[in-house]
Amino acid sequence: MFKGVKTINTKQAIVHQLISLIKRGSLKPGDKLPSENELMEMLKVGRSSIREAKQILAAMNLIETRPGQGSFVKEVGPETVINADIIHLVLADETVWALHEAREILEIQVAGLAAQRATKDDLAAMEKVLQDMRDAIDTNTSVYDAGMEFHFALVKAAHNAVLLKLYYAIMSLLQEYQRPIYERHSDPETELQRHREIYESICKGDRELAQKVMRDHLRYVHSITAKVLGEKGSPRNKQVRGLQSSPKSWDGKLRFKESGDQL
Amino acid sequence: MFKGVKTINTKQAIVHQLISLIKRGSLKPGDKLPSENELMEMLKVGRSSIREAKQILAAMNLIETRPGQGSFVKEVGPETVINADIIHLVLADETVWALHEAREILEIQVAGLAAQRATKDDLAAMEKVLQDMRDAIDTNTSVYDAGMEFHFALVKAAHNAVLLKLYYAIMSLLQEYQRPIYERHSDPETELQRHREIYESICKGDRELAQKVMRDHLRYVHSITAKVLGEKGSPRNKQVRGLQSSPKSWDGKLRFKESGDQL
DNA sequence: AAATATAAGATTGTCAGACAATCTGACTTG
DNA sequence: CAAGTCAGATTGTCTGACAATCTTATATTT
Repeated sequence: MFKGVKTINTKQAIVHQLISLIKRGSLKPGDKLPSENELMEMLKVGRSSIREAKQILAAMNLIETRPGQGSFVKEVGPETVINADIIHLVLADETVWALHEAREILEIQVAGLAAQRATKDDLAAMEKVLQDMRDAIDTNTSVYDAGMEFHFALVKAAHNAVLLKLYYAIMSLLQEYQRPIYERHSDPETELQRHREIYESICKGDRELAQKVMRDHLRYVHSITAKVLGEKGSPRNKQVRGLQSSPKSWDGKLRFKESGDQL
Repeated sequence: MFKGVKTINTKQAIVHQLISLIKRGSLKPGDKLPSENELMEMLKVGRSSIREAKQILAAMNLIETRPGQGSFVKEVGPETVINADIIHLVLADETVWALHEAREILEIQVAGLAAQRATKDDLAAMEKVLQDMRDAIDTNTSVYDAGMEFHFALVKAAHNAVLLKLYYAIMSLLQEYQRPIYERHSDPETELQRHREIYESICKGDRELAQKVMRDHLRYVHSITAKVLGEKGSPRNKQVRGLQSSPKSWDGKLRFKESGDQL
């Protein structure tokens, strides 16, 4: 019946204003922000509010501030969304299955799309990555990174930028777990072979086939990590109806800030 | 050949120390941090450094600070790492079809999971939202928000925090396009009916059925928006092999900072 | 006695001024 | 021409002060 009243915070108002300036292109990557003293006069606020707002923006990876020089707008990329500093906090065993499940859902469908949409360039890129894997094996270096790039090349071939960024978010987290396990418990040759199979299914343009191959591959990957970590806390393939453990990690309310410029 | 020299920043040292306290469990979710004055004495630093460090931690979603009460450690989940507040910056120029396709991929699978995993509480929450829709219709107010909450309740029932966060990110963007169109071109009664069908399919616990119902629903939703917006740029259901438009939005490299505990 | 109003204390939010540390660029000097 | 020096700009940090907000205890009223 009653709507929430927005009581706007000074530093949050500054943050919102700067974000919207970046969003609309008034501040482009590389641009220098006004100095803190200038902003004080322009916005009629104290310096501490300016500074705290800038700390927030810096934590969001939107700006970079160099002592003695000023603050500069950074390039906004998919990695901006990921907070690398606290990834290790989140890496609890209970979350591995959640990440893997999300990956599986995305990538199986993505494989199907890629089979339908891959261009000649996309296929060439994937083939090049396979060659990199071959080289890595021959020089006896790690195959993991090349394998990672193969998956990204595949997701790119689905030609959906949203899916690409979501996939990036997931894999940034997941790879921290997988890499050490994977490098110890997998055979590079069969690894290459598996990826080549995926590649060939994409080449054929057969959606169902690509999905099936990808599903098999991800199940295999998961089986390796699961063997080491166990399946702690995973509701996968379990019937949990009737249990009342509902993670209250989010309250279900939609809160959208209107991005108008206050102040 | 030469290694970078680490020149440690006061507020960054504070941030790292607090993070490591959280990491090792000395500070558990719900705990109250010492007040700013106490921290000043404990760490022998000025209040501004304390405050700026706390702004950073708050931006990371690690703590929550309430005026007049103090700062409290928040629950750390997989979703903490993904910054939903600025994901719209990254996705700002993506087209509607890419968002909708990503949503479809996620939510169809999510519906299947929810059918398998929904608890009594989950089902009760969904039913309550349906009642809210009913009330909204009777009071002649917008049904859109309630409809949105229904979808979130459903995603919650899948019991995968990662999927929930990704879904949130997508819908934050998509609803900006959808809301105005949807409120004009949809009938509230059939809208409620559609959502009730989804709910019932979840109740039955039938994975395939839930997926089918959800697919139909999303196709319908998309048909409405597509009718108004057109299908600009959508490769959906089109064979684009042979075109060479490859979006170079990401370089495929993974970059991670190592995070040690200083101070 | 119970409900309400008031006051005190603690805590965060914001402002202001000062000085230190760092970088840039121009100027000086050998 | 190379190196050193200095001034100016900018951020980093400290200190003190007051306002705004919340909690808790106390007093007041019904």
